[in-house]
Amino acid sequence: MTTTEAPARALDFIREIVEEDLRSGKHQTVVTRFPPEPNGYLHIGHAKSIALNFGVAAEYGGRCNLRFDDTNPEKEEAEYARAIIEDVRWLGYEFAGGEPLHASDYFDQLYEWAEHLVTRGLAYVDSLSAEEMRAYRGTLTEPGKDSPYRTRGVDENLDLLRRMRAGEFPDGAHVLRAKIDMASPNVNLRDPVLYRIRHEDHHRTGGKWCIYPMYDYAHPPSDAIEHVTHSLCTLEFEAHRPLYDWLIENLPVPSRPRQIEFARLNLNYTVMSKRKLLRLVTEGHVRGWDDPRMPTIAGLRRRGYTPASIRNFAERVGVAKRENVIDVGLLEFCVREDLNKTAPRVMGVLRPLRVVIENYPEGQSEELETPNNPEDPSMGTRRVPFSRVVYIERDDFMEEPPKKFFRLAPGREVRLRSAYFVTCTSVVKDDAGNIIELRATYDPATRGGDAPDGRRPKATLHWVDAASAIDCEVRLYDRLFNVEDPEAGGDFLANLNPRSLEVVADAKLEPTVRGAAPLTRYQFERLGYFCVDPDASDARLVFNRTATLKDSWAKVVAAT
RNA sequence: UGGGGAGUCGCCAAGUGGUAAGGCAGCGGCCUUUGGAGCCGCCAUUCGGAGGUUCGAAUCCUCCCUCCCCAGCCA
Repeated sequence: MTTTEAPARALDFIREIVEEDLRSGKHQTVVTRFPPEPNGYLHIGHAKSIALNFGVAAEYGGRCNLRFDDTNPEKEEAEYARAIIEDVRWLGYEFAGGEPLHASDYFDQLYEWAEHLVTRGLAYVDSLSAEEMRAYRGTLTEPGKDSPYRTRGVDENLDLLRRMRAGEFPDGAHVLRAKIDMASPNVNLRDPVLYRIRHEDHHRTGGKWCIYPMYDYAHPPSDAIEHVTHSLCTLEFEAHRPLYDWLIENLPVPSRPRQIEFARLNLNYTVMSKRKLLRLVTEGHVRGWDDPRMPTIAGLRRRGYTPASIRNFAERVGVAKRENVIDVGLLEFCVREDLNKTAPRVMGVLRPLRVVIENYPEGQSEELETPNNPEDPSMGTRRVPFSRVVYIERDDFMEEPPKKFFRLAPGREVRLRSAYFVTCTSVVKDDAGNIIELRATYDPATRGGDAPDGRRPKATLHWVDAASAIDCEVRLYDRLFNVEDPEAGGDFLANLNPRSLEVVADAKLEPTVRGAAPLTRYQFERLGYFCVDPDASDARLVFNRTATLKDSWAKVVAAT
């Protein structure tokens, strides 16, 4: 028997490097790390990095650490750290050791190595003010000049550094700087700051420290301590790599990690920077970090996205060094793809229109069997009640249908899914001329949805039995911004989509969904995928629309 | 106008001197008890531009153009 091998997905440049390092024996195993700063929630862009780091480790039998980059006590909070851990786990990744690591765990070692640099004459305490330092740094086209404190002796530097640590100086009085080259064309090498004084409690080390290492200083040795082999980060750190290597070179670290940069993920119709997401939250443009319109992992989770769909998305967008803006449509495709296979189907009507089936006996009702998922017979069937009055979607009826409208219209017969064929006999209107009810007849011979004579209606409608329907709230979401690039015009808030949330207060659902737990996902047939919101209570169900189903009729309408 | 990156279909992305993968989107068709899903087909004579090397170039060389990042005691 011959098997046709599907062509293997080409390796991205990072996996190529990893494979080569393994093949050449440079490394026996691969170690990566995902290093979030706990100053905000994780978003879909982080998901790409998470999938890359944890994915590479898993694929090559290595490990990946979750390490908090908590070197700046000003903006970091334990609450964010908690949420990040939850999100990484929810995505389906297990970090090495089962517990997160922290750059702050290395503060003692980092400080010791700072003294090491001072001792070798590779770092000095500078006492310039921030403004002076900026002036001395030069510009992109002009070299900087040496600080007058650059020539301090080792002993004085050591003394000053120790006193900085001891808390003898106020914030900003001194900094520890690497002594590299003030004339370097790479401004990151113009004696970068290693430590700054910050009299502030840290969310983990409390009041132990009043000097904190900068990211540039903390990251390389932290990677080395963990024996990270491939330190994957985004493109903006590319110019920092010489500094990364300088530190690895000049510190007595136990391993030599390599930094590799890749392009971060951008999505259209949304913003991705933590600063902007924070503003959306604090200024009340959304209900929180987990608002279903947010591109955060928490938001996507509440929206109804599955971990698998997000992992899949990350895989499809690929990894390269090219700046990119992914179409949010790809993300939506990924959830639909997953949910189509896994979400049980159910019938619900968002904008109910009463239909009275006049030849169906009053007081009678029955249960009809219908598949839970036509894609997967193993998901079984369920029974839904049916009786004389049902609700259909208002959009599924037109009094004067255009040619391509196949749904219900006066005199026309359609199929009610898994139930009967019904024919609209008349339209009931209120004094203002609004359609308030339809009258219809049904064909008892079509029970279950098939006609003995083989006739086939052009349309099948979803419906809900009025007598047993449960009322619920449904939140319909649209993109948060109404332009592809919200940051383009300067004020991204000006591009907020005022209709990003529409609340349907009185949707009707088949009774089988009663009591569904938060985050339970369904496909409402012909409408889309919906997920129970945590706001739901026993008294009232609340659903979020995760994604619509593709709607070719809507396309016809839009085209005209 | 310093340094560092990147330019292949509307959006991603393979391709590593031998004659442009794939996915999303789009467009046709088939099928259908979801106008869903599924299935089939179409969708770059051309790789930022111009020269050059070569039997042969998206891949090599030269020049040019465009975009992104760096001057936080942020990460």
